[in-house]
Amino acid sequence: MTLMTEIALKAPVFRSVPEDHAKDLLSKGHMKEAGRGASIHLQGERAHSMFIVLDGWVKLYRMSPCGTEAVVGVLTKGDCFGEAAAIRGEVYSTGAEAVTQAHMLQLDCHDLWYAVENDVVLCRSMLNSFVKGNTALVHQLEQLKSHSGAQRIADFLLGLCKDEVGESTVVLPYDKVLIAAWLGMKPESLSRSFRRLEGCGVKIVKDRAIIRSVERLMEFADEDASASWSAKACRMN
Amino acid sequence: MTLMTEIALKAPVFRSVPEDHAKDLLSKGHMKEAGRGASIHLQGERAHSMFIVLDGWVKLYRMSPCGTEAVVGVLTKGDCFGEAAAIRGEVYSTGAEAVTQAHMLQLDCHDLWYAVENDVVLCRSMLNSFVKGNTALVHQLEQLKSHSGAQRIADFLLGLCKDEVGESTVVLPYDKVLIAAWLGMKPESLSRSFRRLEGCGVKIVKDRAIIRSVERLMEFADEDASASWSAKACRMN
DNA sequence: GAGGTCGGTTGACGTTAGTCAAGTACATGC
DNA sequence: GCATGTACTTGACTAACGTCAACCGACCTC
Repeated sequence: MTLMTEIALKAPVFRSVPEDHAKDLLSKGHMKEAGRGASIHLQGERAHSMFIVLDGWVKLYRMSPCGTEAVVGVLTKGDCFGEAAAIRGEVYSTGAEAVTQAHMLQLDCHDLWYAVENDVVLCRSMLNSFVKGNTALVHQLEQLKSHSGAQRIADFLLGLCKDEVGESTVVLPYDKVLIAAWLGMKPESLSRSFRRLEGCGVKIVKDRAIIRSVERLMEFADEDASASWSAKACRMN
Repeated sequence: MTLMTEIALKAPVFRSVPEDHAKDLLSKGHMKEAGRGASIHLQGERAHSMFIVLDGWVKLYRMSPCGTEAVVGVLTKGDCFGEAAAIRGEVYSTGAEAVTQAHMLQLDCHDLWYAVENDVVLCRSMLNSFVKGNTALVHQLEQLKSHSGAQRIADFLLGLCKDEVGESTVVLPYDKVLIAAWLGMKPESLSRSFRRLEGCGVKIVKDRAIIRSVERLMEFADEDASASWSAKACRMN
């Protein structure tokens, strides 16, 4: 067994699949490499494969007819993409592009079909994986609909320092242009919102975020969006 | 076979399932009725059932710790909810509430588990259904990230007049407060955005939208968000 | 080392959307 | 009848965010 199937085996998509089932499928896959900025598949292209990211970062985006790009996913090791389209033999509903040098395991959709049709366990496991993806998307929607830019950044940072408490320093995993796009804002707004977070004890130094108090940041991320001014007023007293 | 299983059989979740497979499962379900404003299940509650809407309208929402509500789904006849949580035996990640008098077919999660574990075809069909749900969520994300409020309304209206061309009158399916929440804005903003759409030949009269030209509206919905002023400037010449 | 690009920040300014408050229309209940 | 409540609209004001432009520093190529 190669190193790449080793990594792919641990991917969440196969979480509830016995190892030997998954191995059969993965052994049919092949390695794909993409340099920074390289397109992996286009939006609207007929789906031929699904992919499992082995290392590096990949972004999923939607291109509007007018040419604006909306980033709808930023993936890394263990994440899976293209399955939705591949499994139904449709066109990819998003484009995929490597944002750093990246390696992927590429699985032909025919192999995927065969496996899903003949293996309930695998099918269930993929179902689970979709449920998770769904939940993540709903979380995104909630963030966009009821939180300010600064709050979305706070949520993003909190996601990076999983379960930590008190003081914490996290490394921004990719560049700020992409972070901005992922959070649904412009780089300029991101920059300014970072500034606003300084009021919550967050300092950005190069590609690191130094968080004085995780608890305080959580409080800010969840507080009523229109409460920021009153919190400010409060602090003045 | 009752009328309710008749309707439920046609639900997209069972689209690719032979009728007799689905009937077995559906026969175990029971009817649930909910009055306007009634809660169907709470966010965070342990999942016990999945639901298929038979008639009426149901909204799915996420409640933030601070109390703001984000509507993440508005469902009607044939739509399915609670499956994600029910299938994994988790807690509901959203709340569900009837926005009009509504009837649902309620399926116990144990019956669902049994069916999914033992029926690849059903499992695949649910997989397909999740893929669709995923695509819809991605579409929502794209709208929120790269389109203005007025454009999202345009997209919403276009969804109501499926495939029509030229002039079209559509009925707003639920009240404007909910439309606003669904599109991620406040009722006041919705009201004003409707006004802006008058410039695109859309007139709102009570609960009806009269669209002079579907094509023109599509153009507006897709155009670069920052192009609205130049379009305006253009019209002035 | 000169020139170029790219990522990032900052300032000035305009647009969009949220807030607060008032007011209308249309239900429902007493 | 009148009161109450809810859906919706409008106006005035404010906050949030996008746009445009200038600018800096890092890194590249020639």
